[in-house]
Amino acid sequence: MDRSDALDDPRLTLAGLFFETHDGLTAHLSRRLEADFGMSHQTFEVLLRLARSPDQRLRLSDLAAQVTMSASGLSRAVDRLELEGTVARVACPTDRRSVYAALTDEGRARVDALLPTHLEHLEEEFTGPLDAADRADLERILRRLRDHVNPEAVRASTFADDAVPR
Amino acid sequence: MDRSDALDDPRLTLAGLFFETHDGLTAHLSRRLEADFGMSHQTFEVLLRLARSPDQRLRLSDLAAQVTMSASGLSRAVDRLELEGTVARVACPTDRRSVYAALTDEGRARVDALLPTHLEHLEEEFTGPLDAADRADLERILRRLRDHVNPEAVRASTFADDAVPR
DNA sequence: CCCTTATCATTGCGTCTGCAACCATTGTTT
DNA sequence: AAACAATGGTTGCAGACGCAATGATAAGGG
Repeated sequence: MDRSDALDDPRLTLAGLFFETHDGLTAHLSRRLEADFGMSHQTFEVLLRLARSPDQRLRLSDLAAQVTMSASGLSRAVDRLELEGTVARVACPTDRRSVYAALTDEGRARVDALLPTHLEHLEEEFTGPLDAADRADLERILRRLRDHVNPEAVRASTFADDAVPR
Repeated sequence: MDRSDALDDPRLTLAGLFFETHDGLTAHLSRRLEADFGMSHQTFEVLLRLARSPDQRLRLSDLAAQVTMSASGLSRAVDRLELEGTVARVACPTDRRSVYAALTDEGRARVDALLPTHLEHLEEEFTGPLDAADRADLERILRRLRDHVNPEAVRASTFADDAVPR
């Protein structure tokens, strides 16, 4: 309580809470994904995005934007998934610079197998302690924040969306 | 829209929104911290925690828990900070296994110098688009989630807290 | 049409991270 | 008090990431 009372700034508190929650959550989820399926959380996010995309495929650069990774990081991630057999690189017919990452049948099966367990984990670690009103508030606020920090994402979007707060 | 409509599960939507927001936010903040001060976001969190702790110091294991890092990761992070001169390792008098990480005067000066700019960034990227009610809702919800995923943190806590939603 | 600029993906390199193994110290059991 | 278990920290190792440089293709301007 000398100089720098800025340490108690409410914005800092809120941000700290946000990061702490995120880190705790991903720690739990990562451990469980790793233990149950030998898969990192990032990898899972990649597969999930592909599963939700039209024709189960996405250009590498778009995928990178959606999961907030660098182009190089994603390229290597796709390398690993390709070795695993869950994703295949497919040439883009209209632009020879671009490459699609496409979910294979095995990849899709993998996601389908993972999902129920993952949803249980989410329920336990994340949505469990929140009632319906909390979840609605959180969704509304996160949408606003997401649109602000990542306006690009709106186009291909998290998905369906337009699920307006109502 | 075949099998696996689980892809549209609202829990998954909410989690996706949460991670996307987090990643976007840290991407922005990291870039700015790196550009303005040559410091990673993790490193900044470490210094911040120390600055807020009694006597500006914390045992390595407690610090690791607070910033959600492994013991090894944190040990090396402290190595780097020690080289930089912002943190010093101090032997714990009551338990010879433990080591304190203590903020040096230079470290404290560094934090004081960083903070105003960082708060501006937070305002721009994070709290800006939220009105007072949103911020209150978000804080309430995050506290509940944080306590759920990281119950340990409550003791030494993010800090002051008891700032009840009111 | 050619030349310049921008975009997409990949690779070399350095850095950060976690896991597991390890050593030192503390607490506990008998 | 001796043996055993638990805790705190550090280090070897390998995995994953981002940045910058590179090569290929596409788009625009004169």
